[in-house]
Amino acid sequence: MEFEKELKTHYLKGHEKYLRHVSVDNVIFGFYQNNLKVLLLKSKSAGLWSLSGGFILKDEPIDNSAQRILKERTGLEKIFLQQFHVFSDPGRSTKKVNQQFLKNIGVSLDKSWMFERFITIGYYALVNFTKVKPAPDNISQSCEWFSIDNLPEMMLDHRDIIDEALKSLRLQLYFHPIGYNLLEQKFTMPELQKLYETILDKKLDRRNFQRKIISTGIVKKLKETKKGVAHKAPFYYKFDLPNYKKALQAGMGFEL
Amino acid sequence: MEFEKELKTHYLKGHEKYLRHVSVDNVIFGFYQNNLKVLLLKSKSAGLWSLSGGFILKDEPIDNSAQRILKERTGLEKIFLQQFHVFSDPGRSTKKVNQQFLKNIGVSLDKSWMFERFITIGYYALVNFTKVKPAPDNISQSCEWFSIDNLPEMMLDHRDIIDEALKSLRLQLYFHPIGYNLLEQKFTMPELQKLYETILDKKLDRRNFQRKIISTGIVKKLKETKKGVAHKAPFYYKFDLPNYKKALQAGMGFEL
DNA sequence: ACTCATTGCGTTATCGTGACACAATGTAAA
DNA sequence: TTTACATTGTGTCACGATAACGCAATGAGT
Repeated sequence: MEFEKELKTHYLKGHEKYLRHVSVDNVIFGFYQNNLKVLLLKSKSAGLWSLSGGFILKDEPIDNSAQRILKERTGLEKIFLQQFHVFSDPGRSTKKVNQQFLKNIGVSLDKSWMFERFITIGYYALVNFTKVKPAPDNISQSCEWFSIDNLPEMMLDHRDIIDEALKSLRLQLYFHPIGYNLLEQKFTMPELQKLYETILDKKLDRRNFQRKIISTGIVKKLKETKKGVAHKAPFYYKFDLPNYKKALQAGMGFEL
Repeated sequence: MEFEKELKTHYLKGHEKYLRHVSVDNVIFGFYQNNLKVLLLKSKSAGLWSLSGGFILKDEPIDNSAQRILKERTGLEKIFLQQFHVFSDPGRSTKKVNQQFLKNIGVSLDKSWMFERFITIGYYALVNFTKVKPAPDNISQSCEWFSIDNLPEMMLDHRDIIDEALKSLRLQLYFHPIGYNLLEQKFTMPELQKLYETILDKKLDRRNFQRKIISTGIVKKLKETKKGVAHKAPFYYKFDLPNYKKALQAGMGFEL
């Protein structure tokens, strides 16, 4: 079987291609139907879910590794990707886990760089849910979105990594604009507000929210209104990219 | 010579003890005479200065590695130490740099784990300047404090690492109290203000600063005033540890 | 006794924020 | 066609935080 051969090569020869002991894990956030989602993979052998992760090529900056892995799973490029924490607990990946995995697949090995300790560098990404084409990697049977408040059982410490990512994202929110990658080009103010409310997990006042967002100058109001909605039609907005990027750099002294 | 033998062992056998490809670098901040200082080491061979760094034992969490290294250089334990960024540029450490170093020392080697690529995890520490006993490691001839605005020429990308650490520290300042490790137990309000001004690199209004700090509840005013100063004697304060720690956890919605 | 830099304590104007009112709009039910 | 109703657009107002600044008190040096 093709897959088993590939896997065996990875276990036996991977260290010639990748850096030992170090991996990257991406927490990929999307926003759909007023829910914050995370893209997860289901392992072919164990029934558990995991983050989209991978290894670092011997001559590759880690930011590129994260981008490369993100592209493989989602097809997306040039996405905002933020390094947020290194997870290094010596018990986080064990020889036992790997050997159980191999046993389930039907491969037997004694020695491998994959049995050694790994530390992993956590990144989070903010992507447009509708533009993602989820693609499982070769050790996974499926690749799906999960709502942040309804996560399945996960491998290793991946649940902790998601929790940390969310914490960092919330902190980021106070200083930097958000939404450019998460929403469509044109969006309504209620949609933007729902995004903030979902991430922060609290209600915000409609009118005050609008006033503050507009005062930052990161959005431009369009003449067009959203069609086909019940009740009053909200105006569309789009991001003012120059101001948005300025706010990314400088921060935007904000309080929601 | 004892030192050369030790070094050779490190280059030849170090990978049996430490994780390959990964190191830790500490940016150690202190505060003295109204100056923000960084503790640096001078290499025995090259005349260049570097951060206090080291490697990760095979079974050691990286936070512990950073603490261990900090203790070796300063004698201090249980210090606030914050992981802030991973530096991974493939060109940041090169075989050439290592071989030049060995050549200057008078050791010749062809193969070593030290010639491989390293990524480094940056930590910053806030320590009490007067309590530090700077101790060079065995590849360094000296260990000294430098003012942040008067740094010497540095090895590799260590200058970038300091710059990033300072950025993170400034960000931290908006959410968390600071000073407990940096100042003496008893301190005056002007001293605390100078600390903030130095880190943020901007002037603050004396009276407004005092009001805000007191309103957070992290300090307690003492009856005692500072003696032997020209002009009016300022009161001493000390940190209210329960409130201080609470503010460390919860943040303290702050604006200076 | 006088000078003067520095500190403690206080005042005022302004702005950002939270809380809320009301009219406008467009779909769906009557 | 009319009415009901949820939702949006715009505006107001009170409150608290903040910035800017005044003034008296202190204590070493002259």
